[in-house]
Amino acid sequence: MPELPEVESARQKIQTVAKGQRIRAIQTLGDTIVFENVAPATFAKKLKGKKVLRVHRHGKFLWWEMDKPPHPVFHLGMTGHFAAPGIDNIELESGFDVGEQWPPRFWKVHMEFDNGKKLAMTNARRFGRIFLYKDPLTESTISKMGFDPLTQPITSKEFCEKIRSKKAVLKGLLLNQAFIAGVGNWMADEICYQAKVAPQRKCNTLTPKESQAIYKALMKVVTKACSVNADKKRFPKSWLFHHRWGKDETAQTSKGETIAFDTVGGRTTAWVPTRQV
DNA sequence: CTCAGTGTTCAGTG
DNA sequence: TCACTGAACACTGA
Repeated sequence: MPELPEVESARQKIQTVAKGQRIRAIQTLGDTIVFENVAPATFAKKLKGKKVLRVHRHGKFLWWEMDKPPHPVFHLGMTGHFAAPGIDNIELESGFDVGEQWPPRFWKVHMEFDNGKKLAMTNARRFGRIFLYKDPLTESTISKMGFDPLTQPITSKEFCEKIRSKKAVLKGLLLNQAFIAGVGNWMADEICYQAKVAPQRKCNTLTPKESQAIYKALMKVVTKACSVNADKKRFPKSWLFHHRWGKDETAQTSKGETIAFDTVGGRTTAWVPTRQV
């Protein structure tokens, strides 16, 4: 379930397991779709014996800084996870209980470190991607991405000027990784809901007040979701998040507002017409 | 059996 | 050329 907060949570998990550790053993699955710019066997060969210095994130991308290049870059797609036995209690794709089997179902790469700890990247529906780059920051798509609201936030003023200069539909722009890195479908809906702005509004019709509300909602949703380690159960009860799944036409928010489901910006969108203008 | 889906890319349009 | 839209991608689980 990877949007910015989930990927940040994965980053911290990987660091807990692997920071400062050498890769003692590594296995890759022969998947030529998920391994985008490198053969699976080459990926394993290049990384074996290398030490993980730290793990970085920009938007939904993760890259591991090794003691020597090349460095691996991961995108989890719609269904990717990092699994670490003994560290996490995440539920992987259904049918897997933590500790039940290793490597976990749908694994693409798994490895063991010098401290004996293990880590696997899984990806059931193969929209995830694995890359290997000498210089991830300049060679990968990371270089074309917009600001990361957690690690490199821009000011409210700058955000408002930028957003109001666009003709795109609001939700479409929030999802555009070249504008903001890390916002996905549920966060975009949550931001519009909290800002009380309809997701189908054109950005160049937003008032200064509305664009400020969007900025505030963006920062709040990102920081709050990350502060609880992307654990959905700990998201505030007032969030639309808890009621948006399953396209249930009878769904209501915690305030009793009726939720509508429409396609906006090419994605299923949950919103509250009586609240969002 | 059918279809939605927490994401990205790229061809096509204006 | 630029900004933007929408279909295509892959595959599980409902």
